[in-house]
Amino acid sequence: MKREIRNTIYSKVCDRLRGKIISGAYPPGRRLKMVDLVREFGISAMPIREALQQLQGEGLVTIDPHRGARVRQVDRHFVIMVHDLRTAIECMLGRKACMKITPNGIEAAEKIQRKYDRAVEERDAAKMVAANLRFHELIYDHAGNSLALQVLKTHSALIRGIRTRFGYTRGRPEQVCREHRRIIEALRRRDPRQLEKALWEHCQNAATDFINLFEENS
Amino acid sequence: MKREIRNTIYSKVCDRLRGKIISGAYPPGRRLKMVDLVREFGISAMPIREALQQLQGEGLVTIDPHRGARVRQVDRHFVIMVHDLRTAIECMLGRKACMKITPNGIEAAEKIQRKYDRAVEERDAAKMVAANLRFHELIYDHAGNSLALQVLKTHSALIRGIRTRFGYTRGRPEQVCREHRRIIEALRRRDPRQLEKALWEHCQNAATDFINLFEENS
DNA sequence: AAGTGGTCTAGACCACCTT
DNA sequence: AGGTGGTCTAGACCACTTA
Repeated sequence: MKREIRNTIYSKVCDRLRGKIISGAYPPGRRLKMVDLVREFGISAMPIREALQQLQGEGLVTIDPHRGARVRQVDRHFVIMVHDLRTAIECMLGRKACMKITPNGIEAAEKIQRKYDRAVEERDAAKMVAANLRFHELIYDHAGNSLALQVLKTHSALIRGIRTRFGYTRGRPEQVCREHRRIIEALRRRDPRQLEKALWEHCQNAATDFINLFEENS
Repeated sequence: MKREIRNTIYSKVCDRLRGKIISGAYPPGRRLKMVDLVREFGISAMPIREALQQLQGEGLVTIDPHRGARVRQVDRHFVIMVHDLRTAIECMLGRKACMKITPNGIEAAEKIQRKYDRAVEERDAAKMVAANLRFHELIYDHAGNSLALQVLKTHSALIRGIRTRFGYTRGRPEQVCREHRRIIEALRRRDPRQLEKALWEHCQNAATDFINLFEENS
């Protein structure tokens, strides 16, 4: 058997499963049976169990004892819960980041936003989602709260995966550009209140947009 | 060996380890070696690994591949991160709960608060922490966001365990009573803004108090 | 009452740190 | 190079669901 140096097998399985879940190859609600996974990966059951446990911790998978694992089911209520959680955390991180972010950081945010602009012109939804992710993470990185940032990432992954597949509703990308510019403006002025307001509305609009998209495609 | 019906072994191990970590029997930073745990529980390694993975997902334990597990290290920075995360989530949950909580729910909150009052009179820190937990959870249960509630619980457990052991600084319990009454008052008026403000200050004061306590005892 | 499929054990294996 | 200690495999085991 091929020997992998460095990493453990279960972390590789974890990465591959995570990728398949987020990409939609394993869609929400899909059963993840040991037998199938054992065959697919050509390894024994235990490292797969480890990986599933890990993914359960990340919120991507649910495990019922003695009954097996599934990709987390995504329904309207779950979507709302995630967005409300995200809104709360993003506003807090934004407020913290506002006073700490460097001029270089703000510059970098603008640069990413220009990438988003280009993605909108090219109507490339996947590229928009990627640029959007980097835009927000860049700002929140300056908040100095790696714990909250991790919670945010963890509980956004599934939603972001679906977003990549579904894209945006009509006119939403242009609206996102305006909202991002408002966020940058607030950062420039070092105005936490204005930033929090801009982020709050940005999150609310994202939620509304996503729910519409989700209902259409269900 | 005694056969346990219903639950799995790893979930039992998980519960016992969680209890030991929160109670301080296994203090922050303590190594959790497989060999020791295997002997302690009288079972093989795999279910223990499962339990540790689970606890890592709950934030109580950190695992380095090929290097083993430890009880999560708690330092000043971590304490601040947790409190900022809690503040963000609690304020959001409070706002949501405000419009949904039933008169019976508000009644129940008052009842729990009277238990807190009694605990203060008796100077029973453990009882205060327990009543405080129930007070907040009762309110947030009405927010209809089980996801955010779970994140909140998860990332409060370690801190709450330490709080149970350290108690409060002088005068803080009486202050908590006043702050809780303000929260109940806002619920009665169905005033989300006032409630959010009361919760925000309550969380901030709790953070300050805890950090002082933490520095004293370090 | 049988089948399915998750769970546990024992021991081999090997990555990482110390000598 | 040796030791420590986490990781993986194979197969038995048994909880839970079908009929």
